[in-house]
Amino acid sequence: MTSRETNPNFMNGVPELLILRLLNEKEMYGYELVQAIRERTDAVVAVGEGVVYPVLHGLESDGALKSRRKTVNGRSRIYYSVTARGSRRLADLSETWTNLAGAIHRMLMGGQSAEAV
Amino acid sequence: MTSRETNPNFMNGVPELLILRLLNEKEMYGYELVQAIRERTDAVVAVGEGVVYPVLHGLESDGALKSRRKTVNGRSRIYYSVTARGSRRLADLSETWTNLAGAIHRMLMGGQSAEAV
DNA sequence: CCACCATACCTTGTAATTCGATGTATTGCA
DNA sequence: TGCAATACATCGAATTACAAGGTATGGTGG
Repeated sequence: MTSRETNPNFMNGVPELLILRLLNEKEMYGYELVQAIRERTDAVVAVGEGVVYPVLHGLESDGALKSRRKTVNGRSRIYYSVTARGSRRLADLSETWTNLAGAIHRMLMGGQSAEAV
Repeated sequence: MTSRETNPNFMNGVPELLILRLLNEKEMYGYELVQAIRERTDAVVAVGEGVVYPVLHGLESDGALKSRRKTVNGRSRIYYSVTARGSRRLADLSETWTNLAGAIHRMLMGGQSAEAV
């Protein structure tokens, strides 16, 4: 059980997904991610620092992210970016999410009649 | 803390949502729900009895569901159907889910460019 | 008649997440 | 000087979902 071998909660991992998605575009630091997620989702998703930092640490120790320190305006920041492994993880989570959202959407919209293929 | 007053996990409650959705069409019993969810989602969502029964009990004690016993072929079943309160809950959860899925979808699809309003 | 599988209900322990609160330290501004 | 924003971090509590197991009945095949 290095990490996520067992069947995880099929719902969770959304913060992880969003973080990977953002970092896949450009390197960012934790505090920035917290605000970016809030802004980009119009506050529909609002994860706190208590969520973001542990996820970042977990992803890094899994080799999905790499980090580098950088001091800007006397502010010490830790910038994260995705590795090849992180890219794969992002693709995986992305697909899983899309399938899940699709299935649920179909159930919510679709009537009780048998679906046409 | 009657039940869900605090800010819950923004992700959870999908089993609850699906169960309410199915029961809103016609009354069903637990065992039937387990199979219906599996079939209707092509096994993308596969909740077990250990998930369904506690949710049913919780919803009933919250007044969102009502139940009646019925014996069919010597099989004793407990059929559940949604109350007015359950209908409201379904509408709420439905909207919350739609917002959430929409926000995430936008993040997954949308590029880094500033979104046009 | 017995064994077995499907039906039908239920509970318990465990694992994984997420959340809120809190703590530290620095910078800039009033 | 004091306060807000920045930037990192961790802890405890709560919620949830899951797997596994437990009970009981009915039908079917040997």
